[in-house]
Amino acid sequence: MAGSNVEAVVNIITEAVRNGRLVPGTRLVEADYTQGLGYSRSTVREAFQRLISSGLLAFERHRGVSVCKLTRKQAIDVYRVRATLEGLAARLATPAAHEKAQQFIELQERLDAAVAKSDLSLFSKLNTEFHSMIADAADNDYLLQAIKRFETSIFWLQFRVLVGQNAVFTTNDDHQEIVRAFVAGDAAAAEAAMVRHILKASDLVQDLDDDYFQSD
Amino acid sequence: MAGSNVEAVVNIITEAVRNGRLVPGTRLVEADYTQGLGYSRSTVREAFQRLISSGLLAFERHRGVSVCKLTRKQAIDVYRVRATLEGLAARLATPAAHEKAQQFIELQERLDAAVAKSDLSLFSKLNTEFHSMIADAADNDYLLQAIKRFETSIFWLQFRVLVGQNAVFTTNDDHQEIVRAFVAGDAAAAEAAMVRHILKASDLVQDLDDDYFQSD
DNA sequence: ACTGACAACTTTGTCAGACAACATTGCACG
DNA sequence: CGTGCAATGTTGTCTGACAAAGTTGTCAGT
Repeated sequence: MAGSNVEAVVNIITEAVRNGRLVPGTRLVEADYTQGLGYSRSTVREAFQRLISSGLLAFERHRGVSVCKLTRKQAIDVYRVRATLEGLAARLATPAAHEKAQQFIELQERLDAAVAKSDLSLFSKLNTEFHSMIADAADNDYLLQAIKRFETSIFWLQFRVLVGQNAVFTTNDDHQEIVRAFVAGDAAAAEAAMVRHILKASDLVQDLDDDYFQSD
Repeated sequence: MAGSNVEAVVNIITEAVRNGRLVPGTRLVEADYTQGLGYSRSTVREAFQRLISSGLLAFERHRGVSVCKLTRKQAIDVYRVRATLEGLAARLATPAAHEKAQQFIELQERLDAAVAKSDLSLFSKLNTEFHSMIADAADNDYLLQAIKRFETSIFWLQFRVLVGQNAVFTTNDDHQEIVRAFVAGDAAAAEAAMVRHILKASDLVQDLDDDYFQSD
C-alpha cells in the first residue's frame, strides 16, 4: 500500500469489478468517487485514465467511463487469446512446477475440498490462485501482466459460468490433467491441457444469456 | 483526430517513442510538456497515466515517468510472448489471408524493393505493415491490442537490430515462408513460421550492446 | 581532496475552484 | 404524439495553490 492515491483508487475499482460489486456496463460518475472515496477529481480522473488503457473501463467522450462490457464475439476473442497465453505459461512453468509439484497437488486437494463443500466463492478464489501460481512459475513478467489483464476483463463471465452450471467438476478434472503433466515434467502436455481447459470454459461462456453481453 | 486533448498528447508521445525521438530511459518532466505542447498539467498528467498502464512509460513515485527501458531478460520475455501472440494471429489469419493472398504478395514485393534500395526506414515501415496486416486479418480485437502493446515496447530494439546487421535478408526470407503458408492455406505452417521468425529476431536482440538495456 | 550534513531548488502529488462543451431529461408547444 | 427547447448534470480542460519528496549545491571538518 506504499503507492500513491491514484493507485489506491485503481485498486479499489479493480477489486470492485472483480468481486462483482461493479457489474459490466455500469457507468462510473466522477462525483460518486470523489465524494465516496474522499479523493479529489484529479486523482479519480487519473485513476480512470489508467483503467481505460488497461482495458477494464470503456471510455466515451463526454459520457465518461463505464465498466467494459464485452459482446459475445469479444468474449470469445478474449478467451482465444487467453487460452494461448495461459498455454504458454503452462509450458514455460513446467520445469519450475515439476520441482515444486507438491504445492500444486496440495492446491488441487483444496480445490477438491471446496467442490465437496459446494463452496463456490472459495472455489473461485482457489481457481484464480491455481492459474496465477502457474503464471508466476513461468517467470515472465509480461506474460503475467497480459494474463492478468485479460483475466480481469472476463472474471465476471467466468464467475457466471461457475454459478448454475456444474462446470466445477470438469474444471477440476482439467486441473488434474495439468498437474499430472507437471509431475511428469511434460511441458507440451501441460500446454495442451491448459489450452483445452480454457477453450472448454470459452464454450460455456458462449452459451450464457444475452444479458451478460453487450448487444452488438 | 476527433479525440480529446489527452488522446492527442498520448499520440504525440507514442509517436515520439516509436520514431526514436524519445529514447528508452528518458525522463519526461511534466513542465516540458505543458509548456512545449501548450496543454495544462491535468491533461499532460492524464496522458501520462494512460501511457503508464499501457506499458510505454515507467513510473516511480515522486520521480515521475520515463520511457520504459527493458532489461535484457525483460526484452527476451516480451519476445516470447510476442512470438506466441503473432503466431496465433498468423494461424487465425490464414483463412482470410488465403483469400486475399495477392495483397500479401504485393506487400512482399515492396519489401523486397526496399531491401534492394537499402531503404531501412521504408523497410521498417513496411515490415510493421506486414505484421499489422496479419493481425488485422486475424479479426480479433484483443489479440490486435496485445500485439500492438508489446510491439511498441520493443520497437526501439527492433529498429536497432535492423540497423547495422543484415537482418533484413533473413527477415525477408521469413516473410516469404509465411506468405507461402497463406497461399497454401496452411494455418499450422503459418503459425510455426511466424513463431520461428520472431524468435529469430529475439536472438538478434539478445546480442545487442548493453547500452540498449536497463542494467539489472 | 573527500565526506557528511544541511540548505536551496526542482519536481511531483494532491487539492480546490472555475467555466465551457456536450449529453440527458423533461416540459411545453404545435 | 412527436418535436424542439430549456434546465440540469457530467465531463473536459485550465489555473493556482501548497505539501512532500527528490536533487543539487555549499560548506565545515577531518
